[in-house]
Amino acid sequence: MNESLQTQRKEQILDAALHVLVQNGYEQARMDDVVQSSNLSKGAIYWYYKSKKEMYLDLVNFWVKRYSVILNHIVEEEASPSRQLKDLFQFFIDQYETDPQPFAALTEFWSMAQKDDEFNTKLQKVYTHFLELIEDIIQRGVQSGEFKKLDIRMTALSIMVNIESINWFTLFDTHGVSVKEYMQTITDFILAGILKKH
Amino acid sequence: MNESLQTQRKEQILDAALHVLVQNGYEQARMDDVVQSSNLSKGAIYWYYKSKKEMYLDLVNFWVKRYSVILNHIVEEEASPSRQLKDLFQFFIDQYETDPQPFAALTEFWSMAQKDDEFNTKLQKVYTHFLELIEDIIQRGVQSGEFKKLDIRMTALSIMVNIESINWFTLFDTHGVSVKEYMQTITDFILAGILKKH
DNA sequence: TAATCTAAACCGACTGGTCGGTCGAGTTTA
DNA sequence: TAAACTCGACCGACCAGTCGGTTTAGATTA
Repeated sequence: MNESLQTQRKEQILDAALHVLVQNGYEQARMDDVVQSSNLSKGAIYWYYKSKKEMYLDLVNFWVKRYSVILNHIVEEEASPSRQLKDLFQFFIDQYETDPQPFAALTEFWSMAQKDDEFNTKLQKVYTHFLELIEDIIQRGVQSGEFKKLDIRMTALSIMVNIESINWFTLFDTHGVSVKEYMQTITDFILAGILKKH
Repeated sequence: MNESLQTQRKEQILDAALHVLVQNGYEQARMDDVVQSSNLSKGAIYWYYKSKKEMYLDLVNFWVKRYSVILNHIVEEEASPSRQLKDLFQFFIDQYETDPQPFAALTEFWSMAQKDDEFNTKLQKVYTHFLELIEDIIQRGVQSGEFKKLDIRMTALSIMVNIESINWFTLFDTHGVSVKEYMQTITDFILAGILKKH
């Protein structure tokens, strides 16, 4: 009935699920931990999700939706391709600084994608869409003459991989290099490589 | 006693362990699967390793040792820093084409490093050492004037991350882009960015 | 407007299958 | 002859998912 209660409850569950996932990994993520962390009961969680896997697949959805809104907004605005690329990087820097948890979860999602077809298919779609979004920007940059004549697919792939590599910072000590300065350096470096000089 | 038998047996076990790890991930890697895949018995495996975890920690050692030999050789040879960087990239391309399994295992090792302190410490050391190796190359390139004046740590980190990103190709469809062409493009791109122009 | 009803939402003790690891009694190998 | 195994039964901890029961909020009735 109450639509917003359902949404709120699911968010409550997925919040806990993310937390547990980052700390313990998928296989060691105990439903009882999610129960505890969500302040709900086992029955409540199984009321909303029919299985652990379904819950975690929905966690992917949740974050994809959340990010898509802003990503699409960046592409659709009127700024120059180079500006859009900068905004893209800046968005991820901001997100990381606000809450690095989703980035820490990436490792687990990749691991899941390796073993499980459903997770693989889901993430494949996410990344394909993300790639197309970056390709669009590059494409327009090349056409407008702002960028060099690049292999669009390759360039987009490289940019995506470099953005995703932000997750490195959740895993290991990077000897004093902060995400912010690292990502900003990378941004400049990539832009220097693809902008046409005159 | 027989040193080489022990080494051979461990290799036999670790071979199977890697195989099972890539297919199922650490938590779902069944000791019984390793038994099957190694053509040994459970008793034999527990004769060499006291636990599953110890076995997989040794799997890291095994590959680190194997790679270290060649990596150190690249740094110690007399070639120019830019040549050394190229060799470094080429080495990983070759390794991937010979056998991508160890790269597929990276995802799992990262996942393990996130949850488990022992794995984290071990991998942290590996990557610190790798970073220092790259830093050495950059350092010499800057000093000889071959490279621009770069932030050495940052550049090395970026190079390492880009090399490790080879593992992306074990996870997702990259829309027709092959590891070889991707890595070669990245190599050229990075070199173009750090070489001094005249 | 209080009493009654109903279904969605929620609770938590319990279970059944799984899997690292053990063990003991034997067999092969160098 | 001791180290290096094999074989297979076994155990005990562990945990996803179940299920019978309870609460809650809003609609219906009287």
